[in-house]
Amino acid sequence: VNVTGHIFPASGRSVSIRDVARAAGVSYQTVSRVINSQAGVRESTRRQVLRSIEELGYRPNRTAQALARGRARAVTVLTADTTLYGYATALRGIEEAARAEGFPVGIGVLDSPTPRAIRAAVDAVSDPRAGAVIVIAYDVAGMRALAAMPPGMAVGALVESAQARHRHRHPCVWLDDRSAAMEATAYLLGLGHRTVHYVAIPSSTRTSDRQAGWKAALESADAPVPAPIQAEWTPRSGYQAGRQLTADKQVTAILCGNDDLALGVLYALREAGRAVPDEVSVVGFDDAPQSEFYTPALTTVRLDFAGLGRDCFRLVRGLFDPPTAPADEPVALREAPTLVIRDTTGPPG
Amino acid sequence: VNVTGHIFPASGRSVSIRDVARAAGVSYQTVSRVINSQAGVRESTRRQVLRSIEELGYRPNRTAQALARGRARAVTVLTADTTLYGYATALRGIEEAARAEGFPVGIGVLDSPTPRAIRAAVDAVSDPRAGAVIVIAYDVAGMRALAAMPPGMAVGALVESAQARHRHRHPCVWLDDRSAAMEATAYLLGLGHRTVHYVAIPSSTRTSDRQAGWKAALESADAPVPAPIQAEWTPRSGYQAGRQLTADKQVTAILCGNDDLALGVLYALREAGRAVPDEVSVVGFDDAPQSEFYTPALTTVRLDFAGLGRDCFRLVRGLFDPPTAPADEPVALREAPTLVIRDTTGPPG
DNA sequence: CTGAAAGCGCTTACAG
DNA sequence: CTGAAAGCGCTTACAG
Repeated sequence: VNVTGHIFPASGRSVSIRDVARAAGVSYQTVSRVINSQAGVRESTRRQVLRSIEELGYRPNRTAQALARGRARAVTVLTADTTLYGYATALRGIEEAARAEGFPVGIGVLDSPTPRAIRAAVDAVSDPRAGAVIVIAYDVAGMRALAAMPPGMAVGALVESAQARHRHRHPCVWLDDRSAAMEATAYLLGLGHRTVHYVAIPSSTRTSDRQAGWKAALESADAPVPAPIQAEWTPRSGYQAGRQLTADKQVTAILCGNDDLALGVLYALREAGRAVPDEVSVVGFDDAPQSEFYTPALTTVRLDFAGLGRDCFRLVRGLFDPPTAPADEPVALREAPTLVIRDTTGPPG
Repeated sequence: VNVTGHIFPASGRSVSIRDVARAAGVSYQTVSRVINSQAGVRESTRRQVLRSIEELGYRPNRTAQALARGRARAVTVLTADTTLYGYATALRGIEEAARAEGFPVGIGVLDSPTPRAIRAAVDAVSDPRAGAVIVIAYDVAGMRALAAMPPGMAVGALVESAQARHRHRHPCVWLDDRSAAMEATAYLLGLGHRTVHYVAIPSSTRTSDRQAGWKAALESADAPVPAPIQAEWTPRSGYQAGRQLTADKQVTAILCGNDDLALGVLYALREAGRAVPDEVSVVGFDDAPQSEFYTPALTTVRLDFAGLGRDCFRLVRGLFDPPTAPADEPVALREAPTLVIRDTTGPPG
């Protein structure tokens, strides 16, 4: 017994279900029922147990629960990156939704897309007893991890496109990148550009939805379809793509697979003395917090990665058992992609 | 996904220690000894057990181990942000080191610095049986969480400064921000600037090391010490600080608490028609992958957050038991902060 | 060097 | 509606 009045069992042993049972004058099974809000406990008994739980500061041992239940109520996120805006924001969304339901969230990083590394990462998380897995499958490493998940695992995924969904058997979520890319492309065309060039982020599939949307918009406007430039995720890679593009004086409009690439492209344009947007227009993808302060402020597509992460968690959550949270609780809806027009776009010179 | 919704109701019983024992013709206790590489098992027995483990594809049930041991070999990271460069990179470093030692890593986000939110977040992770906690305490929320961790928990922290270390009893790691800020400031002074202005990120303590280093460098050069401008973490906040600063034509050199702030400052400068670096020099902090492609390319301080994360994990790892990994294994050393000189700095106009 | 027993803190049938 | 029993898959003394 300590001074504050809270009773702690001797020698650091934490309070268990049995301590609560003793205090409440019931068996520990009854305590278990109350904890799990199972029906069939007399109201007065329930009250008493709850009171004892409160008094003793009892908290269920998740480890013991997991062992007895055969499965932990937890989710671990597998991702190839922690720093990219979309990835980090999706992780935050997943964590937020998971926390709201009391699910711990783990994280595993896919260091490389080699079969060996993927195998190791998947092995580390593929224990059905450890709960569910969410893989951020925006890249090759992620898609491979998804494919390598053993049957019997509860898995959900954030995928690049609707098509990517057909490559595996797991529930998944995706943003409407195709429409978003179409809108951005059509906007540039509407400004008077003859065509729009595309700098691509790596795709987990052969053709990404962003690229498909861009192409579809060009085709439906009877505009020429230039070969897309394949880049990585980094500003540096965008810079290299930008150098290629600036060499061609015909280029007046560039759509980039993400804001980092756009940053690199802007750098290359400035280096080459091409004015933005007077000579060349640039559009990004993501609307990271930085892009508004690029030079010039970047026109880009805002994507709700946090909402996507929340939705994915809810999907995976459903794999466990009926939700305990009241259905009428306010649920943050996912925002549709929006074209945010700023200062890198205008009519061709 | 099947129609019922529950796709993995604790399905096929996985292979246990007893199955291995039976196959190897020993008792399951012996299998346990082999798994935990305890001394006192005849070599031939050990070999046989290992062979059976391999054949059956046995993998220890971490949950059962945690329950029996009284504590999980795991670590969970508490952070106020998942997207900021330093935070996300530190998380990656922690995960990398943890993975190398087979420790699962969890993540909890501190949504807000209110006592209520902190209490909830700390409660959720403060179970000594669940393993250790690492808190990224670069902000008020983090420092409060650190202070609120109950005794008996194994806790480590990434803190802002050497002083922050004295505010709690946990092992922690920090970067030498003070020297780095001094170096950056001295560099600007050496260029001929009369003084250097400072735009501060939020500090978890009263005076951050970055700010202290900046001040010390000014004082040791007998330069005037302007009032620092308090900002947030965002580019927008840097932009607002930049607007204040551009109003004063005396300002020729600005040190920013991070690269995002520098981005906003650059934007404000450009908007005001002040040339960088001809009229005003700007230095950032972090060297995020983007800063090399700012307009102009940002002079900044490179900080090894990944190494810091790895080091913090190792510290916390020591709270469990003697390391099993051979000591002569190659260990990635932490890099000292480096001033990376690019295009935003030069002599005053 | 190896095995039998007890127990970690729960949940889940099964009785009553 | 409530309790006694068994068991989840391990580890940890304790014997031998």
